[in-house]
Amino acid sequence: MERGAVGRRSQRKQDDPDLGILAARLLFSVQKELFETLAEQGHPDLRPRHGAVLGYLDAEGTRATELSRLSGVHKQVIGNLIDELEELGYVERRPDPQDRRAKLIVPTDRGLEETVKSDAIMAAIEQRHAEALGERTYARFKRAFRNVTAQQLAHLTGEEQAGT
Amino acid sequence: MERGAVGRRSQRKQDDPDLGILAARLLFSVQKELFETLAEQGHPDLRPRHGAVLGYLDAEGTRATELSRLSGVHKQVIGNLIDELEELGYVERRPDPQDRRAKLIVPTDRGLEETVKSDAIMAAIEQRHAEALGERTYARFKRAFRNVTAQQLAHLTGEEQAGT
DNA sequence: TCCACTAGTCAAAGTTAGTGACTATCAAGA
DNA sequence: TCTTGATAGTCACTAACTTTGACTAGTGGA
Repeated sequence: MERGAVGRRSQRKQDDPDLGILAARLLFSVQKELFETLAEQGHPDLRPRHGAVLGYLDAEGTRATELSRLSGVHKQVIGNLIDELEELGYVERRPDPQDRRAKLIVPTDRGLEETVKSDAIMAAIEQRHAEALGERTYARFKRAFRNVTAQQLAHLTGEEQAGT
Repeated sequence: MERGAVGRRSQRKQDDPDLGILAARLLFSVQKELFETLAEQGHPDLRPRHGAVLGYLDAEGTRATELSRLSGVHKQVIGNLIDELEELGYVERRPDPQDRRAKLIVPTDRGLEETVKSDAIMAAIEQRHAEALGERTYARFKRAFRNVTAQQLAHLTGEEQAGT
């Protein structure tokens, strides 16, 4: 670590990448593995951005605005993604009996199958890491990751409110 | 955790987000904070994508292909980013004395100032998390994060080679 | 009842990433 | 020394993705 601190900046960043770099690399590589594996398992048309819908979809249906909130993606984008996924046969729009403005986005059988598979792929990825690191170390890492992420988001939200 | 396992899928994902979700949230929120802070500190035109160049740039200059390799971004995109950053006054292209095909991307004074600031902002973000989690816990988290990310990338690369 | 807010959609514009191809240059092997 | 496959960077274009503005129908609290 001290050796890295005295080298060129790019070397220092390779030896001790910051949070942003680590998060970017992890996200990119996890997404690549997930969508390549899904393609092998019969879902070749899905893209990472579809995850904003499929990643949070409940079997009983989920409102588009809820998907937008959960994923952090704009509602118009969610609408576009739902259009695509409808075309691809993963979801259907159904009226929401509790609010006549709203639609429930309901998975088709194909959509349900996909969610089961993607959850299984993610679980296998995490299990692989847990085995490599040790279950307990991995569990601690995940807990810290959740904490860091939650605090990062809270800090961002807190800042914006302070500026109001 | 067991309570979460029996709820709706979206609730389970909120209670125990997977690696992909955590990485996406952390990346997005760290980038938001970094670029908003940079804007406050006199660099309002920079975007997260510029980080593929500025995030790895050495004071003595760096080749475009090296930046592409370090950042994982296509060389043509790197070329476009360099064009933009040249226009914005952050970098210059200089011939590389060691290879007449190549160019060195060299930071201007403004570019150097930005790299110093962004490194400081990232360090402050990480210090804040270390204080919240405890220095030792944070250090362990970072080490695990580096390991998980390295192994994820190695697995992806290993897969591709196995398929060759 | 009224009105501010919300859900979802349409339309358009803006931003960013990926692919194909090319010329000059390099370096290793014959 | 010469040849050739590989590389660095750029040009040109296409594809993919995100953001902004606006609107109508519906909701719920005052």
